[in-house]
Amino acid sequence: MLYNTHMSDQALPVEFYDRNTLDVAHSLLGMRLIRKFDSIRLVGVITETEAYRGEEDLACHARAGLTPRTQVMYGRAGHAYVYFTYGMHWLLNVVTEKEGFPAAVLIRAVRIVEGEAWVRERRKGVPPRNWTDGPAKLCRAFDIDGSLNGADLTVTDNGLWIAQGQTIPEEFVERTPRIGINSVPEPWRSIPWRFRVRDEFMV
DNA sequence: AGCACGATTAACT
DNA sequence: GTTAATCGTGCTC
Repeated sequence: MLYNTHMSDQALPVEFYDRNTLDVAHSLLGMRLIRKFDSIRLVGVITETEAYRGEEDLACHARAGLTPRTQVMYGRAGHAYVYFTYGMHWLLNVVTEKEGFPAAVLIRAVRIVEGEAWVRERRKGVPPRNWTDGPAKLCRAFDIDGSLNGADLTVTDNGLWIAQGQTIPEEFVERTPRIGINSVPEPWRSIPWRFRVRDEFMV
């Protein structure tokens, strides 16, 4: 995958996230997830996302309505929804759409383009190919946990944000049903709300 | 208070 | 292909 090192590191504005969740999930492909803490700087190009949209979507946590856990999803677009699952994993989402409407995009995979040395240490023993190819793996690699739940990703102050990246040609974008929701009723189980950059594009 | 289960992962056969 | 790990959340009693 081509990588231009002269792109702006400015955080994407709230207008980017305050749109239909499917559009946000699609256009996040190719954007750069940036993490900064101490003297560490990590950058990963987003290669896989999923949309979770509204209380009607029975795969979305907001199916339970407004609860302590889901309240961030009801909040302002561009904030992080980070939650804990399976007793051991953190997952990163970005809140989308109008305040009051619960929706978010799950960041499922990135490709590391800066900070490889630090990630290699953090993911010691794991082949580079598998460093950040899953939603919990990338949180581990980027040191993302519940302390970032609710953080504003439209500013750089919190050490986690998303910046401009490259456009992925449409022929290299794959759409499939979402992963890991096998007990969810149709049509939600099979609706193609997962977006992925095809392997052929990743050179 | 108790319970079933999960937007996953690594380590198996 | 299968399964254990491990605990917060939301639901039922």
